This record gives sequence, structure tokens and C-alpha cells, in this order.
Amino acid sequence: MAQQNLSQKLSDIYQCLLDKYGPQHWWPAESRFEMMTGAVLTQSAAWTNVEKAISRLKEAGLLSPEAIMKADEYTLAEAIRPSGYFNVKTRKLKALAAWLVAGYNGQADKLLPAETDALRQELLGVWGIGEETADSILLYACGKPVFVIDAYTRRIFSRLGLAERDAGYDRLQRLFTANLAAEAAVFNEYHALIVRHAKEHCRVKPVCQGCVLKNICGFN
DNA sequence: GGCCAGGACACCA
DNA sequence: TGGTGTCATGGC
Repeated sequence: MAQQNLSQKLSDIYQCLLDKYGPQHWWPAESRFEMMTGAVLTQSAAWTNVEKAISRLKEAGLLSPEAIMKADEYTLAEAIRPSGYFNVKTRKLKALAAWLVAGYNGQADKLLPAETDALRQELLGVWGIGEETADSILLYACGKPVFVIDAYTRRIFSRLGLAERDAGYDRLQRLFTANLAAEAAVFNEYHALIVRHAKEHCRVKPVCQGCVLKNICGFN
């Protein structure tokens, strides 16, 4: 497929989703660190459950890197229990908090001047942070122009015939970064719209009736 | 009662 | 290097 055609198609999909759903106002959080925490807690979890876990962290006074570092594992795990995998996620939050405190004095704002690729490599070095979580933090907490690839993105764009079903993370990410202007605001909205659309029209068992993307990609 | 949800890591061949 | 198992709650 010609690159110009692909670029136009990706732009059309974006505009179509934006017209239908409007701005999604992501990421829903009161601070950068809350966004980072949410990025970990949402791993393989429903966002409604993550919201409960974040509320419990706030109530327990545990929504800061210092508090998470100091908290005993049982207390932290109990707070985030609704988000599932709470023992594993307890270790992940502690690793994230320790990294932020050690390298940035616990201040997420200090991540902003960092060079994007270098910061991404740092994040990937933190236990429990993989590519999607790192990119979510870069985009939503730091405002870097990084496109987030998740299960929804893979599912939708493979069904649209624009990506292989088993395409690797890097390959799928390049589909967007090579064909769209590197604007954090657009990447932010695009990913949020993909999630919004997937929840309504692109679940594991397809429910494509009324899907606004049909006219663009002509799939059934 | 089963499926699914805004993944990542450990282990093994 | 790729495939599989594990981690776990809550809504539908």
C-alpha cells in the first residue's frame, strides 16, 4: 500500500472516530504520578477496577512515590486489590516508585526534560514496565509524541487489514509514527479513541454493526 | 459459570 | 527465540 494512501487512511480513521466520539480527555488523573500508577494498574485489567484501586490508594495516602516505597507490601496490595494481580502489581509499583525517587527525587515533573528514547530505555529497565506501559507513561504523563500500542489497537488494525495479526510491537508502532505527524496531542487522542471504539465495536467477539470505520476500510 | 478487561515476566525446549 | 503458564479482581 502506498505510504501516502496509508497516511491518508490513518488520518481518515482518526477523524472518523473523533467525529463520532469527540475528545476523550485522557488520561483521567490528577497528577503525573497518578497517571504512571494507573498505567501499571491497568495492565490486563478493566479501567473501572483500576479506578477503585486508585481511589483506595488516595484514601490510604499511598499515591506518592515516597509513600509507596515506605508502605509494607500487605497494605499496598490490599489497597490495589480491585485491579487484580495485586501481589505482582505491588512489586511493580514499588519498583516504579524506587526508580522515580532514585533518579528524579520522586518528582515526575523532572521527567519532562529527558530525551524521549533515553527515557523509554530507562522505563523499560524498571521491573514490571514493558513497552505499552512505558509508552503510556511517555505519552500521557510526559507529553512525549509516542504512539501507544495495546491489544485493542492490534485487534482493530489487523481486522481492518492494515496490520498483521501477529505483528510485533515495534512494527505496529511504526505504522503510526511513519505515517502521522509526531504530535503528542494527536497520538493521545488517537489511542484514546481506539480504546473507546474497541469497547463498543471491536471486542474479542466482533460486533461490527454500525461501525463507523466500515466505510473507510470496507471490511465486513 | 465463563468470558473478558487499556500486560509483563518466568520458564522451558 | 518463541510458546506457554502465571498472576486475580469485578462486571456482564
